[in-house]
Amino acid sequence: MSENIRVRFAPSPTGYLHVGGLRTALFNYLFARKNKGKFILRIEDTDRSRYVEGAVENLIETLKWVGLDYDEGPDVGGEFGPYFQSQRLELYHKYAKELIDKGYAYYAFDTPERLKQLREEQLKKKLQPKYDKRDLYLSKEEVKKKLEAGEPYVIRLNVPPSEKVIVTDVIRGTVEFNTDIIDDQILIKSDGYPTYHLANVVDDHLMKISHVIRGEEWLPSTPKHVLLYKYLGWELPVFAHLPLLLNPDRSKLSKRQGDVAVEDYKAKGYLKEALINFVALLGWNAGDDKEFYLMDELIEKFSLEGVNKAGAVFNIEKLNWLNGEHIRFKSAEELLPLVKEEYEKSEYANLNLSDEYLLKIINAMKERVEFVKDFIYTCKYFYEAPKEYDENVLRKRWKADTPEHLKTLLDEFKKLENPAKEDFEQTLRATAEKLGIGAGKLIHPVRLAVSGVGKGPGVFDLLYIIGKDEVIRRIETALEKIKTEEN
RNA sequence: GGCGCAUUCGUCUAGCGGUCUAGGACACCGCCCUCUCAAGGCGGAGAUCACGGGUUCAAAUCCCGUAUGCGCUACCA
Repeated sequence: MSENIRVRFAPSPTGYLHVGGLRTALFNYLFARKNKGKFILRIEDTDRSRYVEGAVENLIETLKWVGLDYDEGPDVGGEFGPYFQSQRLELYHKYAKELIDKGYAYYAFDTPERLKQLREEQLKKKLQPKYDKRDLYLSKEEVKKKLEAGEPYVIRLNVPPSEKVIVTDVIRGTVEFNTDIIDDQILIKSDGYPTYHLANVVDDHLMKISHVIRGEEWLPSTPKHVLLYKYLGWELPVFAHLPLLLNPDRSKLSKRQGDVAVEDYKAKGYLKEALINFVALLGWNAGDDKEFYLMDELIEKFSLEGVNKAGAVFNIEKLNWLNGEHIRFKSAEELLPLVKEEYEKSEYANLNLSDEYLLKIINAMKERVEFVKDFIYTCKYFYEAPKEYDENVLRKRWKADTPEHLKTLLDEFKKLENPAKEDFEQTLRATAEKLGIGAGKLIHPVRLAVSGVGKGPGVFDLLYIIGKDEVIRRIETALEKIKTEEN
């Protein structure tokens, strides 16, 4: 492996960062960090019709959010800039011209109509649709005349017939293509912008990219790139084509079948750690059974050799599990800012709850949540008194003698002063003993009365967190409400 | 249609010629723990390694073919 490892993530600013893009970016990032190389962000904005306002900012923001910091890029600069392809137009024209001079490319003046017609005819004859090289045979004078007349033109690659092009890929080995099936690819469009193929090759060379790590959808066009490198007299980078991310029905991951934008996952409450962890495991494995990874460990373990060849279905269930795992891995203090953010967006924001209170909730709920949001919506009883009582639990746990038992307990609770968790427990157990009943006969009704539901943290934690006064209030209202409902 | 890539439990995967009567994880089921729900622990079910031929003393692992899936086939990336 060469000493100067330089890789790049080169998205088009067409909207948001796709999870497939995230995976590609991540693998580039991991490879760079692992090998002490450079990770570069380059914006491939050569299709003006697909350009979306604000997409670049959005891309950068989400990349920052997940922690994929790049060494060179549009907003951080670098010695190989500019990092927007739209600002590098002269460069592409320079090399396109060089190719023309060498006979590897040529001007073409076809109208879109002719091209369309040509295609249809070829399709009808069941031929491979490709340009017929009509304008390759224009004389220099004719070309000059048309150019001077201001006729719209494109520049096409002059692909030679019946040659073999070998693509060497670290993940897939050697792939052979015959040039007969390769079209005379347009290099420069009639609007003066380059196509991906030219821009990509020129920039990768100029930016000294050592490894091209990108999605598998690029494999079929790699022979064109190889030709370009050859004609320009440039050294080939190492290619690595990553397996695709798939929908559950095994088609290429797309919207329609679930969320596809990284920002959607962020909005849904996924931790960046979980997303990174999950996406890293889609098509890569260290060769062992480890599944829980932090970024540093990924960097340490990553290698292109560990990348799979087959596409991977994006399995949301596993992401969910990993999200829970990462929540559990974090301390309550680390979780606090995340929970606060959710809390402040919630209907309970005006409660002015203290950090201490939130911390208690976090500790009580950490083992039972999958999302940060769950710290609020899965345990609303920490924020408000129950509005209703779960009927199934009611039926199962609220017996005829329950109100009486609860009243006794209530009296005991009222005597408590500044009770700790242990005080609640002691009191409840002692009361149960006094009444000659199992502690469960009190525990379950108390939980129901205080939380309205039959699940959650241990009751004594619950009571302690909610606090004596509120506990008493809630038990009293439960006694009232449930009695009246029974009658 | 053409070209290319891929194919191990439902899903993500381990496996790189003998240790595989194929291992782990998610999801599912059961048990334990227990005041509930989780978490955790233990166990279960789940893959004739797509199929068919070879090569070899020996193949999930190498080769060929078939099937299926997917990708590409644009003045999109």
